[in-house]
Amino acid sequence: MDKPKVLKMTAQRRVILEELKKDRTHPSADELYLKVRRRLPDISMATVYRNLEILSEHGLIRRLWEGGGPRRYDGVTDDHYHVTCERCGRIGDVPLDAVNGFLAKARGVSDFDIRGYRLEFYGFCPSCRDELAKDTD
Amino acid sequence: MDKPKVLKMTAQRRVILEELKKDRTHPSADELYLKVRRRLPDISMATVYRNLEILSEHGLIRRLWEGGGPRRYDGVTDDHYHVTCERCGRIGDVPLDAVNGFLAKARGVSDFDIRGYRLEFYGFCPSCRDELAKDTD
DNA sequence: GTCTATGCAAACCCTTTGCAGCCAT
DNA sequence: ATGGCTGCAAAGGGTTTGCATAGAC
Repeated sequence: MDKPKVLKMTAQRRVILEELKKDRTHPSADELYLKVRRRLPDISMATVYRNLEILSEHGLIRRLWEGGGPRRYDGVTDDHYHVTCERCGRIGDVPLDAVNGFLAKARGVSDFDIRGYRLEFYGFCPSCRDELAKDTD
Repeated sequence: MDKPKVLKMTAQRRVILEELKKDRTHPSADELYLKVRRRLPDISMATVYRNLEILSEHGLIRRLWEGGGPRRYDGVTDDHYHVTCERCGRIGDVPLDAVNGFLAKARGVSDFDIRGYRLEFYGFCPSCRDELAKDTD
């Protein structure tokens, strides 16, 4: 959670990184743990989680689909997108028409049968933007 | 989980739907529960969850950011997108260049300070596509 | 009457955290 | 030597489920 200044390269960290780098299946922490444990039988799940967090904070790996909190619901079913405030979590509407063009492009470069997409924006809501501006004064 | 044929309109379901429809904050199940409970003090959390699931299956409400399972990680940090198989959960790469154009558009219609977006595709992976084709024979 | 919906509580999955000792730098 | 790292076990948040009963159709 609190990012340390130096990254110590322990055996656990190195193996986690190596196994993830050579894995092309986008594994979950759990799946990766199973693979890593073949090389380091005593490693704990907590270490895997901690390292995945630290390594992605440092940009050495990528974490897919952020969005840990609770799921949210919308009573409005019309087509529109959402913005999430990175500071307070508030969600706003983005009343854009469906964006197209990249569905066709995506189909061209994937062997999946692509049926749709999910798009969401992130940034700061008006009041958090103001708060943050104050801090930089 | 097993979608029933008929939707019975119980008091609980009606109130959940009404409260969500008039709420513009994209509430979580928990937040909605608090509001609903003002009108139906004996309703249980499980009912709220079950109805949110059923109502979104029926298209009466929308569930934001699907993606319940575990978080997944990618050892490749180059810019690219992902497809999720809706049947088996497998994840593939979509080696598209960053799509732009809609960031500017989104900024034009939102009062948020939009800093970025997340885009992911969904559909069926090659083997699930084949399996599904078999079923329709 | 039938079949779906409910409340309750327990189970569940995934992830994070406190702690005491360990180890890379 | 010091600060980051580890394993363990326990706690945490959010969501789902089994069961018996109630209620909509």
